[in-house]
Amino acid sequence: MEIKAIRGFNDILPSEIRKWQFVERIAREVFEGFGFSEIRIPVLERTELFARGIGESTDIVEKEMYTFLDRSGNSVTLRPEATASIARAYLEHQLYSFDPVAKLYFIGPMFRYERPQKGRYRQFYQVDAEVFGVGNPMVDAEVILMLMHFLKKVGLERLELHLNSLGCRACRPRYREDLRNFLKRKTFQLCRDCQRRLQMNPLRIFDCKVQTCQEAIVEAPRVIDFLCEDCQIHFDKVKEYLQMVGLDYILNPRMVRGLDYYTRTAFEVVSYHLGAQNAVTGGGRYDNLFKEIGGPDIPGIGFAVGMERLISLLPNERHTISRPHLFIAALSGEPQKEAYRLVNQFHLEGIWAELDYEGKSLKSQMRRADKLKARFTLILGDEEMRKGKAILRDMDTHTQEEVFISDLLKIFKEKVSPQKSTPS
RNA sequence: GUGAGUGUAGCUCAGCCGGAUAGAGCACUGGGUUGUGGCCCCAGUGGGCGAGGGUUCGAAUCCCUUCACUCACCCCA
Repeated sequence: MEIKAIRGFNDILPSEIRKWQFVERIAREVFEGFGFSEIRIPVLERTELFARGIGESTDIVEKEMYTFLDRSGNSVTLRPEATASIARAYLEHQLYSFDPVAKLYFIGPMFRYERPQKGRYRQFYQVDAEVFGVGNPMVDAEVILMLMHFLKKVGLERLELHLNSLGCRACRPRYREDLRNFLKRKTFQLCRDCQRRLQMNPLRIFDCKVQTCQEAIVEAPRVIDFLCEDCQIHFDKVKEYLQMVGLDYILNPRMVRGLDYYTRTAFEVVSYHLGAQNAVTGGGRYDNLFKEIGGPDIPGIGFAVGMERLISLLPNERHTISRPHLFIAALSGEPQKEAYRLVNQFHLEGIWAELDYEGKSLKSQMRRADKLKARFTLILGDEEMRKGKAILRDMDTHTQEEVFISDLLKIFKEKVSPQKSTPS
């Protein structure tokens, strides 16, 4: 009891692991169906990768990273997100030389030093997918379709897909200035945080929950009115393709992103059952990332799904209770040894059998067999054993019969249907 | 980093305008059936009230400090 897990770092217990395995399985099936390949990236990267990729002045880099010096004195960081690492791997291994278009996905833990709250932990898992090498808006819609399909397959409904365009290097600065000028005239209306944001990153004011700030921005200029011609065309196409693949979305000109590398298409899927951290997933296009980390000019788009958030939305049923095929209740001495021999023999055949190790009373063993929800219980007593037999009790039907111990394995191989054993 | 709330048995929680050995339900163990489960009945194990300090004749109950958890802000998946 003395040593506890580190704050914000959680155990995933056997009782909830089925949900995780389920979501991971669906992710793999859906993504691979869309032509994505899994990639696995290291937990630790050079700090520089994130500083340059995500942006020096972002909150993540400024105050949320687990950064430290390793024993050689290099500054290293536990990955706070996957995109930069995946892009790094793509460049480092020249994956573009095989095919300039790369569709990659990744599932694993990320680390951010934030104050934990509902749906936000210091170690948290993301399901991440990225497409590198295509700037065409078709891919934007394709990626969003895959995302929504995945969420649907996993069983989530009533989600809102929010869509926006953040513009590019050519048009966003112009918008920023315009927004700043607009809000400067309303400075007195803004909360202290927003007055600070006005200087740092005026777009963030859209996220503020203070009433007066909300009022101040009601008539604020919108990004989508400032898009340059290329961005406008791109955005129109994205919407057109989304419609073509049959996806509904909510145009949300106020949705902004916290990572510097995002350009143009930005999207988020929110649920109102999540509390304050209501984004199940977020993503977008990032046509500047590769240049930032020292690569060629390669466009990219992707998303990250928050596993904990997603799982908290999952319906509670669905988890199949796993139950032992057999519980072996032995009475004493010789039967106990026989039980031990049998249990291990069963295990080698992939049949889940349990027994009591403590030499408890039959009643107590039966209770445990019941608690474990064993399908059958084998009662090994001296009398039957002398005849080479034992009592096999069907716990569901409450019936029992004497069987030859030598026949047991055969009996159970028949009883254990193929689906019940581990599915491949 | 800021704010609010909470911290009593393995779990959920009661007790908290101070007062004599700290309670309930569930769980666990044993028994009621010298060899048989789920219901029921009986009995039992288990905490000294997050930690430290203070006030008091006396503190789980009041005060201070600290830690942890939760939610919210910030930000994000």
